[in-house]
Amino acid sequence: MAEVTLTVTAKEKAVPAPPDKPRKSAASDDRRTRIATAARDVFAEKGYASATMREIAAAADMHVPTMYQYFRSKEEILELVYSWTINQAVDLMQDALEGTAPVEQRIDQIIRRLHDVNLKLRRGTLVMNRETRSLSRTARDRVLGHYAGMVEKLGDVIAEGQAEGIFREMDPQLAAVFVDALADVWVLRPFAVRDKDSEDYAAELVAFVRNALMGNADMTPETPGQTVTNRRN
Amino acid sequence: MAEVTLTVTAKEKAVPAPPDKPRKSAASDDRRTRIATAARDVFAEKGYASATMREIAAAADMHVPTMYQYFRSKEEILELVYSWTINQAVDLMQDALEGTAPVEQRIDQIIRRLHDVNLKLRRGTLVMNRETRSLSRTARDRVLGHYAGMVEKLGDVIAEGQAEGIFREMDPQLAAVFVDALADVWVLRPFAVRDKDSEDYAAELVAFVRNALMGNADMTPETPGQTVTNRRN
Amino acid sequence: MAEVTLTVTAKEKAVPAPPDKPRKSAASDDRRTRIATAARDVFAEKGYASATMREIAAAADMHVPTMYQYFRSKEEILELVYSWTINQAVDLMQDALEGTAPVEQRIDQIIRRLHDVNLKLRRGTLVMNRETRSLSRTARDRVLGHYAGMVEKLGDVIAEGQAEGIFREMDPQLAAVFVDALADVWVLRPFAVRDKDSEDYAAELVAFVRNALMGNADMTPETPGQTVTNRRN
Amino acid sequence: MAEVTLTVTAKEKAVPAPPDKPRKSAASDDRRTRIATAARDVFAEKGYASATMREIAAAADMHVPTMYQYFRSKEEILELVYSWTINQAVDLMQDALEGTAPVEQRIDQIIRRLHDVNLKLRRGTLVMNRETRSLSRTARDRVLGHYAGMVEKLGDVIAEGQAEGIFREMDPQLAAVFVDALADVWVLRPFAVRDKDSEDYAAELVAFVRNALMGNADMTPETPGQTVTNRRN
DNA sequence: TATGAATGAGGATTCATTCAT
DNA sequence: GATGAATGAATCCTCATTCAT
Repeated sequence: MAEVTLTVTAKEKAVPAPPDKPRKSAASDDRRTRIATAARDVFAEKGYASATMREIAAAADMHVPTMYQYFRSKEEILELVYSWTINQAVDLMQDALEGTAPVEQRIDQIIRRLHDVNLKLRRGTLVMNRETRSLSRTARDRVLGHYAGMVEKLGDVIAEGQAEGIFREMDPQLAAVFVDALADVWVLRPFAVRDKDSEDYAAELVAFVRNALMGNADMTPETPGQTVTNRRN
Repeated sequence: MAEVTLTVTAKEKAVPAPPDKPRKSAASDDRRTRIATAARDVFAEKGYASATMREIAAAADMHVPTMYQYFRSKEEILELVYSWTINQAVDLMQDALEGTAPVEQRIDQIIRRLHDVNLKLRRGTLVMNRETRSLSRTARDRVLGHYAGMVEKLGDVIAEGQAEGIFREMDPQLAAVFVDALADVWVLRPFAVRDKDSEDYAAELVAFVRNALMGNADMTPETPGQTVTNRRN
Repeated sequence: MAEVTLTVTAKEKAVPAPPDKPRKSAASDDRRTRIATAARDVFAEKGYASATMREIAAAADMHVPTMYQYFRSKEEILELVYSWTINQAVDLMQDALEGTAPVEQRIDQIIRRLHDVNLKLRRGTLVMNRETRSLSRTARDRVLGHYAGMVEKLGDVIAEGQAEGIFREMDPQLAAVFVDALADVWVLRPFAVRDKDSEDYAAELVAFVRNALMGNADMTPETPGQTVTNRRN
Repeated sequence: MAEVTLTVTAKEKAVPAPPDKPRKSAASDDRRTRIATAARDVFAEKGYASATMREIAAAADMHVPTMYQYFRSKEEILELVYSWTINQAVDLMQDALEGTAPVEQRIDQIIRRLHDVNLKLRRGTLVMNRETRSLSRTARDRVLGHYAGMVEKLGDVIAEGQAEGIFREMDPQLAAVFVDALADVWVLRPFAVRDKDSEDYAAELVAFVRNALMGNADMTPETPGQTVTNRRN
C-alpha cells in the first residue's frame, strides 16, 4: 500500500492551450498553469462570482491584459480550473483504479488515494464542488464527464467485488458516488474534521466504506411490531 | 416508520423578524417568508454572489426598496435563508432524533428522515452547502452552530448503538457527519442520482449506512509486506 | 448693558402657516414649529442634502407622511428654517437696533446682542450660513432680503456715528457686514474659540469692532522707503 | 507692497498622489489635478452631498470609473480638494507671513495677500468653509491642522506687534481668526460686496483691521449705572 | 510584451414622496 | 389622523473587457 499512498507526488501537470488558440511556446503553457493555480486559489477563497480579474492577476503575478492573451473570458478560466483539476485527479487515481490486486485491497487503496488526492487538490475540489452552477451548460457537460468516468471506474471495481461475492448487492455506481462523497467530507466539511489527523481520518474512511460495501447487517424492514425475518440481500 | 416518513408535511414556518427590527405586523412575517423563499430559490439557481436583488425581488413579487424594509442587506437575506432552512431542518428532525425506539430502528428512521428533509428543503440544502463562504464570520458561527447541534445528536444516537454493542467502534461524531454527507448526495450530486427513484435511493442509503455502522468486515490492516489472506467468503 | 444681554429670552415664536396652506388650528402652528426645530437641528448636524425626511420626522417625533401635511417638500422645510430663524434674529435685534442711546453705546449693545442671538440661534445660524446654495433662487432672495435689512439697519447706525464724527470714514454698509461676520465667528469657527468664555469673547469682539470703527491708526500707504505723513481719514 | 500683491500668480500646483496609491506617471498627477479642480467647482456650485460623481466626471472631462483609479471614494475627493486648497493657500501666504519688514507693514501685506488668495482660490475657500461637516473626523483633523497653522502664524505676527507696543492688547490668536474671517467675507457674503471693486475692498479691509489692532478707542466698560462721559472727540 | 487608461453596463442601496389602511 | 408599504428614480461604486502606448 505504501506505494499507493506515496505516489501522489507528481509535478503539477502543465495546462495545455486549447486547440483553437494554438500553443505558442512552452512558456505559454507555463503561464496558463500559473493562471489556473492562481484562479483556483482565489476562487476557493472568495467564490467564482466574487473573484475579480485583478485579484487573479495579482495572485498570478501578471497583468490583467496579459492574462487575456491566454483565454477569452473569466468563465474560460473557471473551465480551465475544472479541467486542470479533474485531469490531475484522474491521473493521480489511475494506477489505483487499474491495479490488479485483489478487489478488497484495491478498494482500500482507492479510498486512501481519493483522500490523498483531496489533500493535494484541496482547493480544486472545493471549487469544483461549489461552482458547478457557474459553468456554462456545455462546459459543465464536457468537463464533468471526465470526472464521472473516473467515478464510474470506481463503480466497476465495486461491481467486480460484488461479482466475486465479496461485496453485498447494491447499485455499484451509486456506491461509487457515496464513496466519492465521503472522501470529499474532509474538504467540504472541514469544521467537522478540524481536529482530526489525516491518517486517522483515512483509516476511519476506509473502515466505513469497507463495512458499508461488505455488509452483513440485518436489513429486515424495521416497522415496529413487525416480525423480523432474517432477510439478507 | 410510516408516520416518520409522512410527518414532513408541516406548513413552512414563518420567518420571524429579528429582535432589533421589531415585527410590525402579521403581514410582516409573511413578507419575510416570501423573501426568504424567493432568495433561497434564486441563490440555488445562480449562487449568492451572482443573484441580484432585482431577481430576488421579482421572485418574491415585490419591489426592491420594499424588500429593504425587512432586512438591511443582501447578506442579511442569506443569513435569513440559512437560519430559516436550518430551523426547519432541525424541527423536522426532532422527533426522529428523540425517539425511544431501539437504536437500530431509530437510525433507520433518522436516515430516512434526513432524506425526506432534503427532498423538502432541497434548495435550502444546496445553498447552505455552497455559500458558507459568503456568510460573515459571525453569522457563520451563529448559524452553523445550530446545525452542528443536530448532527451531534445523531452522533449521540450512534454512540448509544455502540454502547449497546450493536454498532462497531468508530468516532461516532465522524460517523454522523458521514451519514449527513451521504444524505446530501441526493441534493449535491443530482447528476449521479438523476434516474433513481427517491424511495429506492432511501433504501440504498439506509442499507449503506446500517452496514457501515454495524460492520464486521475484516479490518486487518494490510500493512505493506503483510500477506493478505483473510478474505471474506 | 444688562438689559441688553438679558432680553434674548423671548419664547420661540410659532411658525405661521403659509398663506396658501391655510392655518387650520393653533395646534398646526405648533406642529410647524416642532418640524422647524427638528429640521434645523438635523440640518445643522448632517447638512441639508444628507438629512433624510425620516431623520427629521424622528427628531420631530412625528411620522413622515404626517409631516407632509404641513409642507410640500423638503426644500420647503429648509425655507421654513431660514425664515423662522431670520424672523427670530430680527426680532431679537430690534430694540438694540432702534435704541435711542448714544451711538457709541448702541454699537456696543448691538454687537453684544448679535453675539447673544448667535448663542441662542446657534444651529440656525450655522444652517443659514451653509445652505444658501440649497435654497431655490426665489426662496433665497425672498428670505435673505429680510436678513439684509437687519444688517442695513446696523449700517445706518454706523453711518450715524460717522456723521457725528465718532467713527472714521468707510463704507458703513460694508462695516456692518464685517461686524456681522465677526459675530458669526463664534458659531462658524468653533474650533477657534473652543476654549474661550462667551463673555470674554463678547468683550474682545466689542473692543475689536469699536477700535476698527473709531480708528486712528496711521493709514499712510506703507510702501517701503516712502515718507510717512500723518494722514488721518 | 507691489511685489506682494503680484506674486499670487504661480501656476497651480499639481496634486500629488497619496503614498498608498503610488504615483504612476506624470500624467497621473495631471489627472488628479483635473479632478480636484472639477470637484472643487462642482462642490462650490451644489455642495458636496448634492454633487454627483457624474457631474464631477463631466466637469473633469473624464469617465466616472476612470476617476476611481485616482481615489477611492467621493469623500477622498473632498479631502483632496481640502488639502490641495490649503496647500496652495499656505504656499501663497508663506513669504508674506515670513517677511522681515516692520510688523505694521507686514500686517498690511498679509491682509492684502489673504484677499488675493481668496480671489484666486475663491471656490476652494467656499467649499472649505461649508463642507467641514462632510469630512470624516480624522480627515478633518489632519487637513484643518495645516490651515490652523497658517492662522497661528498670523497670530504670531500680531503678537509681535503687541510686543513692540504697536498693537493693543488682546488675544492675538483670536485676532488672527478675526482677520481671517474678515478676509473671507469677500467669498462668503458675495451679495454684500457684489458692487465693490476688489482693490477698494482690500483697502477697506486693511484699514478696518489696522484700526482694530492698533486701537486707542476708549474702552471704559459702560457698566450700567456708570456715567458715560469719556467720549472721544 | 507590459502597462495605465477607457468604456459601458450593472449592482446594492437609499430617498423623497405618495398610497392605502 | 396615524402608520406601514409602495414606487421609481438616482447614487456611489465596481467589473470584465478592450485600447493605446
